[in-house]
This record gives sequence, structure tokens and C-alpha cells, in this order.
Amino acid sequence: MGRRKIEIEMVKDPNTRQVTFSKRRTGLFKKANELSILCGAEVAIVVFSPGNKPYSFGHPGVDVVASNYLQQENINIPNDSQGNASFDAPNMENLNQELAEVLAQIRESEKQAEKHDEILKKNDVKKLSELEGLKDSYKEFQDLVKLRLSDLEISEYLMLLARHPVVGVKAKSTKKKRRKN
Amino acid sequence: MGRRKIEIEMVKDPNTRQVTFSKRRTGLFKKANELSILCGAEVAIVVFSPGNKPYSFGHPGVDVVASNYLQQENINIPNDSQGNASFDAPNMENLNQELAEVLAQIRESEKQAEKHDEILKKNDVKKLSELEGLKDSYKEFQDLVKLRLSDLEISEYLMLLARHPVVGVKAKSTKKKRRKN
DNA sequence: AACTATTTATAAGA
DNA sequence: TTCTTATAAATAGTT
Repeated sequence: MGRRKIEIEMVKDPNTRQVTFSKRRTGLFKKANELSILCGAEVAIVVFSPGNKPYSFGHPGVDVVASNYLQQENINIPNDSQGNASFDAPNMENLNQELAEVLAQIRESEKQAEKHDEILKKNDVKKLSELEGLKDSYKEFQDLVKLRLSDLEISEYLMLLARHPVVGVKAKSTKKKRRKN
Repeated sequence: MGRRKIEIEMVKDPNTRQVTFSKRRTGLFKKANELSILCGAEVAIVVFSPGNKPYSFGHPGVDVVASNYLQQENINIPNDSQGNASFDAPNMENLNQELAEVLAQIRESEKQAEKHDEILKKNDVKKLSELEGLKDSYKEFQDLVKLRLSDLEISEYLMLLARHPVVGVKAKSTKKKRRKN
């Protein structure tokens, strides 16, 4: 849909490829957004550019989509179906297990936190002094939870993407080369 | 791009909505496929229909993406050697311990949260201004979480998860050996 | 599912 | 990178 028709095949020129990527990624995300609004559908997308830079889109949010997915499928626990459990396996499994535990607890905590909010909303607040204390510790609590929650949300999201109802491992890293696109 | 222009808002009629969903989902996946081919990009999409049925698209495949990514980046977690601004990242060796600590903290926080709930229940709280504050701070860290959901992290988690989509409920083992190479 | 009148996306070019 | 524009492609309403 441009000045000329192009074949759907790898764009040879790196520059052109980059430009094409940028334009089409924008278009893809726009379409995804429209789809989610028009149809009330939940959408999550992850894309890696030619330069390996990751981009993502989620509506209403990757975490929400993931949660719904998990709620629907819940945590099935398939075994390693690939038999390729060698690569850093001990390490990963160990983390995986712990993460799974934390995940469960976080979700529990989240529910409580929500309840907490609900209660606050429904019951008109009365004791000011007490509230002050509550507020502080509540916030601390929330911070703690959230500190980990982001990682977990990602894990959930990834489970979703992997199309397997599994709990994923997360490894905090960061370094990454940052290419242009 | 049809007989008439439509507003991007929830399609009211369920039938029409379903039809729109089908058409646009097809279009979205087609676009994703073209993007992946034209630019050699990795793409993964998950969509939930209005009826909550999941649809997904992946090219060339989440696990493949994961392998490539790991091979390229590996789980190497040096400090920021690229001069990229980033937050600290504990390496794999520290993860277990870190997780354990967080786990403990969360448990503690949960207890606090419960206490809070009880207090609130027993004392009919009443103070709108305070409520507002609570809601605000809650939103604040919600936003913080969103910030942490950077593309970078998502990609890393995606890779790791897809590579090790296993959740073993095994006994807690000890640390792990080697780090990335 | 097909068919088109239109709208929308985008390939080139600036 | 952003914008412009000719043209290809997607799709809303219809059959």
C-alpha cells in the first residue's frame, strides 16, 4: 500500500528495512489498539526489531491479559516437553520454583490489597490517627509487593505468549545493547 | 476502510462486533506476519476475542526467539558496560537469596495487611481526604510498576521463560553453580 | 463467505 | 526523522 507494490520478503537494504519496520510496527500497534477498543478484546504483542530492540503493546495491559489467561487456564504444570532441560537447568529450575511460590503469594497479597481498597472506599473513614499509621504501612506493603510484582507480571505475560500455561522464570538483568531503531 | 468510516469505539451490536473481530484479527495477524518477514523481526501476539477465546500468532516461534536471544545475550549480567542507564540487576547467583528475602518480606507484609483490614473493619473509618491520599499513592506506584515494565525487561523475561517453560514444584534446592559464561 | 465502495496504511520521495 | 502523496491494502456495509 505504497507508491509501489512490494513483495513480502526480507527487505535487503538495512536502511529501508529499518524504516519499514518503524512504520509497520506503528501500524501494527495501531491496529491492535483499534481491535481492542472496537471489540473489547484484550491484546498483547511483543516485537523485536531487526536490531533486536524489543517493543511491546498491551491493552488493557499485558499484566491484565496475562491474569485473565491464567484465571482461565490456571496453572497447569507440564513437564519439560522438549527434553532440552540441560541449559542452565539447575539454576533455572531452582529459581522457577521459588518464583512460582512468590507468584502465588503475590497474587494473594494483591487480593488483600484490593480488598483493603474496597473497604476504604465503602466505609467512610473515621479514625484519623489510626489511618495515618495505616496509610504508611500500607504504602510500604504495597511497595514491597509491587517491587516483585512487575517481574511476576512479566512472567505471567510470557507464559501467555509461550502459549503454555506455565510459570516462568525471571532473571533480572539489564545490560543490553541499545541499537538505534 | 470500508463503505463508511467508523469511530474507534466499542461496536454495539454483538453480531457485528464478532464479525469485526474476525476480520480485524485476521488482518492483524497478517500484518504481523508481513512485518516479521519484511524486517526479519520476531513477533508474538495473543488476543482474546469478545467471547474470551484466545488466539495467538508467533513468528518464527516463541521458543526460537528465546534461543536466539539467549545465544546472543545469554544470561550475562555484568554491570552496565554499554554506558546505558539502567537500574541494578542482581545476577543469577544472588537471585535465589534475593527471592527468599522478598518472600519473607511479603509474608510479613501480608500479616500487616490483614491487620489493617481488621482494623478497618472494626472501626468504621471515615475520612475522605485520607482516602484520596491512599488512592493516589496506590496509583503512584501502579505507575511506577508500569515504568518498570520496560521493553527490555519484557524481552529478557520472554526469552528466559520461553527457554525454560517449566514449573517444577520441587523441594527447595540450594544455589546454583555457574553463571553465564 | 463474497463482493466493492471507501477508508486506511504505507513505499517512495523530499 | 518527519511529511507528503500516489498507490496498495484493509475493511464496513451489503449481498
